[in-house]
Amino acid sequence: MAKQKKAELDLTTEEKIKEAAIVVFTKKGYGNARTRDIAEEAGINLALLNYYFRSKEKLFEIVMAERVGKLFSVLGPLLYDETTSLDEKLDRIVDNYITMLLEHPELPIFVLSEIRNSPEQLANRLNARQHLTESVFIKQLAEKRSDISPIHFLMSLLGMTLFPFIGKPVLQPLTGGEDHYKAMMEERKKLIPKWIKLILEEG
Amino acid sequence: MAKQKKAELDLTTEEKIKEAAIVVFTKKGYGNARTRDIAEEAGINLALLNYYFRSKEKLFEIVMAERVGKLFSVLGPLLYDETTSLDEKLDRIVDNYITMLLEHPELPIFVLSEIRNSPEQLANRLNARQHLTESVFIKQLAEKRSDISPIHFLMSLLGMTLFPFIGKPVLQPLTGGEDHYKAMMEERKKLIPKWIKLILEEG
DNA sequence: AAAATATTTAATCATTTGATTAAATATTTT
DNA sequence: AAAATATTTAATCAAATGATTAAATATTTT
Repeated sequence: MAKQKKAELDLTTEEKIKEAAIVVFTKKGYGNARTRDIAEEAGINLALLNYYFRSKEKLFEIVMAERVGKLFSVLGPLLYDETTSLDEKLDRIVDNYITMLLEHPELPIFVLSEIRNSPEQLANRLNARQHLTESVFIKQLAEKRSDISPIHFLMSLLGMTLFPFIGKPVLQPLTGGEDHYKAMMEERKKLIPKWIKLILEEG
Repeated sequence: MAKQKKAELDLTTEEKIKEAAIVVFTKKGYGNARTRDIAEEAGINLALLNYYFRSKEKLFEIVMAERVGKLFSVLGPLLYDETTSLDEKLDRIVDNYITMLLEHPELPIFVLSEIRNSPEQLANRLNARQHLTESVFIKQLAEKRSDISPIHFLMSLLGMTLFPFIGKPVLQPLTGGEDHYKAMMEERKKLIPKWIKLILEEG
């Protein structure tokens, strides 16, 4: 392989293919996504796609691993930060998460499609069990409210945050245009922590 | 076509095929689902599947329409009930919804897969806009808290309720076995209304 | 310029898969 | 039993699609 050219702002061909793969995989799902579509979306041809990534499956695995990695490179450090309070963590987790999702709104549905194919693999990648038992975030939660199940708490926090992105295709028509939708998500950055803190204070 | 036999508890062949279709479509996604798999799952053969439903696409449409219908036959009447208070509605909506989802846990992911294929069609089927402007539920919400955006409110309510089912493959390993997971969902029937009411009271 | 690398073009393969068909067998209904 | 209906078996089609190849052209690097 090779990777030169990178003319100014342009992406490397490898990057172009990966970006195109995400677009097409997200829109069509793995099974419906055709390598020809991906090549077209990337502005290159089928032969080159296979030249770079050998197969559709390999391309998918690479792209998925990268995205899941990005997902947790944003969240991971926040969960283990010893220097911030629980309330501060809530603010930052929701803010960073939504910011990242606004930049990559396709990510939840894309990752979700992976669930079907190999759920245990995704669970392992996410290291969920470890975060649940070892993270500072969960410990701080237990200190404050030992009576609240961390899983229930997380389901609610993640549900409130992720659901608008998962259901976007159905929800957006209700809110108005794309800009309006983004504005709502910005609002949620403040709303969700505010509401979650209510649960912590009085639930 | 024909539909007799229905020996005792057994399903009609047509029903068996539809049930099998849901299982396979949910597990594999539309594109990855093979009609041969569906036939095998139903315990019949490919020729018969096409004899009954003519094509894979028709089978999918029929099955999807039925499920979406079921989804809202549960929720619809509650939203428009003039005789119950907002708090009572919250209790019942969450309870009925989770009860139904426990019986059909595959439904959210199945319906979600439809989003990709034809989001506007799903939005229309759900009549979301109408419910948002005309339902008693939303009117009661506006009376109580005109300062809370109904969409934000719904995103949170639905997110808290649906997300555990969408993310089940990843979340369940964290909670223990299937029974434990169901027990958690039963707990949520009380938790979610309790937490949502906090928002209504003090958010 | 020469060499190395990247990309395209175009043709072709093999496999998968949705769909169809006809004939045989089973089951239910009349 | 006869007729109608349901289901299976087995073979086959045609289209879609992932993958490969070789040769031509373009671009970058040395």
